Amino acid sequence: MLSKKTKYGIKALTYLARLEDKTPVQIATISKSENISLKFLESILLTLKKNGFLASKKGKGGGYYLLKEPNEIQMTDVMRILEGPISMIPCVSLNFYEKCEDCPDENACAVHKLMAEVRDSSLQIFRNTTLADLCNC
Amino acid sequence: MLSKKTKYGIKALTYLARLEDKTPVQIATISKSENISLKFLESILLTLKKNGFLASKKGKGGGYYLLKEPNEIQMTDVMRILEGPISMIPCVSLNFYEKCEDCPDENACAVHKLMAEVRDSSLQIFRNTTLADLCNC
DNA sequence: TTAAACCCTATAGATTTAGTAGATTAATAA
DNA sequence: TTATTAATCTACTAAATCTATAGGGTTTAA
Repeated sequence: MLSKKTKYGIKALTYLARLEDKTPVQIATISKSENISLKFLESILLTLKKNGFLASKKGKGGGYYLLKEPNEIQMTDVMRILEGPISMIPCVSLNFYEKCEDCPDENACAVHKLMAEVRDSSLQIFRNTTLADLCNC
Repeated sequence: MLSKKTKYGIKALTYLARLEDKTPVQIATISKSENISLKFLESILLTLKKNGFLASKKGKGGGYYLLKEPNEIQMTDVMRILEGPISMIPCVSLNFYEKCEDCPDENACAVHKLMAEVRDSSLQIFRNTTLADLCNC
């Protein structure tokens, strides 16, 4: 299951990407527009900021704004930061690899084989989709 | 993330599918061979039985055995029963559809669009993969 | 009598999804 | 310059749910 964190994060990013100008937008504005719990959104935007997607301005007239161009933001990166591994199982993960304790031989493992295929196809979609692609719905 | 339930379920199914004859296999045998907690495996095999993949024989000399041929067991069915929806989000699920409360228009939703693509590609893999395909690793 | 599946319940731990309270920073009005 | 206000930031807490087992008793068949 996709976490609400990721869902809300993507929604917030597309909200910002759809705007004409790049003046800061308050958390509360996005929160109301997208029906997202304000404090939860706050923490999500913070992690997006820490990972270089967004920047913020404090104080009166402050808010968040996109740092990169929408077509430069790949979904692989967004997913990995908000959701974690693309793979459904650590033993096929490229960025978060971990060996299964119970599995003596990965090459003989049916689950490994199946999940590697799923990872490949998901990865291809996330790589070929940018924030810009998601904006024109 | 793939649950251990699904992982163990698939491993147990492949274990049975790889056998020459169809004599019942005890839970404990599979449990030891695949390093799966016995009681957990018990409940997994039970749900696989209730859903028509396995049959069991009680008492001495009893155990579990495959009901269908491995090439008749699609991964879509196994995944839906053990893991639940193929989709990462209910609003794109074919079998477990649910509307998002926060989302006024699915067609304008970036998350919906992205996750629909992911579902399609995953579904294609699970449909085209049977238990027989996973056995020859 | 024994060995196996079956059934029911409980539970520790992790994760998710927030909520609460206050600190910090910056623009603006007095 | 000072006070006020509006915004982000930080830290702690908490409820709810899910996961992965463990335990113990029941039923069935060789």
